[in-house]
Amino acid sequence: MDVIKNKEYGLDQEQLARFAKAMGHPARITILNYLASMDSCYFGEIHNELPIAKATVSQHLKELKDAGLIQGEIETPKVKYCINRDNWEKAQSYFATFFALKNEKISCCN
Amino acid sequence: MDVIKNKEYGLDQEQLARFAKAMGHPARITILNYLASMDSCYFGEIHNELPIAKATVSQHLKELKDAGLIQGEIETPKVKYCINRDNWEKAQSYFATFFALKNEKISCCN
DNA sequence: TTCGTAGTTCGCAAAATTACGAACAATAAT
DNA sequence: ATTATTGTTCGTAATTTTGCGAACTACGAA
Repeated sequence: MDVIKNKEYGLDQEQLARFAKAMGHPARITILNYLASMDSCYFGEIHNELPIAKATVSQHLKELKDAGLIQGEIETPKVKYCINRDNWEKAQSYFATFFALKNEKISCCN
Repeated sequence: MDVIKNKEYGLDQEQLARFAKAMGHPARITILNYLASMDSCYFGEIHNELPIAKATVSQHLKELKDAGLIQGEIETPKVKYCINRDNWEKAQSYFATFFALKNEKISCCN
């Protein structure tokens, strides 16, 4: 009776990677920083913080939204963006747990 | 006298994005998890944890090394990999600070 | 109706990422 | 000298990401 090794990635690992990937661009970090520290958060203000075209900003916002880290709401004629608090806290917890793993151990190399 | 707006990204934002990007793939999260929880950490063992070819594993390890999250040491004929503790803690602190930003505020949307 | 504002979506190009097998290097064992 | 072990590097292909301008949508105002 052989042990069958699951070669797929775990759900937690996929989820953490997803959050990390969404944060893996300086423009998106800047957006998140901005949204995390402001309450007024229209597209135009975000665009103004960044050195890139509005089409590109829109794309980055879409990726952050798809990853669940932010949410957008139409407030005609503007669009208001905010941090998605639930997922923000989820991400926070995922990262915290992840990094804490190492601290429980004595390292082999350093 | 005009205010000149710096359109570049801040160093902290670049650094955090760099860490996040390195973590932005389930295989690399799996590697980091493994290294964070084990002391014996040869290439072969890591490869064994993953559903991908060794060439690809080697590539992922290189990216993690380039991002500073791990380090490798030749122990002929094997290669021993470990978490880079200094940068690990640096990353931990960057992420913690980043996520804490939001918690200091009352959100506009949620 | 026509115009202006605020963003999104489209189409495209360039670059980066992901993945693999094959070839390679370095050493140890036969 | 040949072979086996352990990983890395090379070459390549497929996909994704990043970025832009132009076109488009939706709405309100003139």
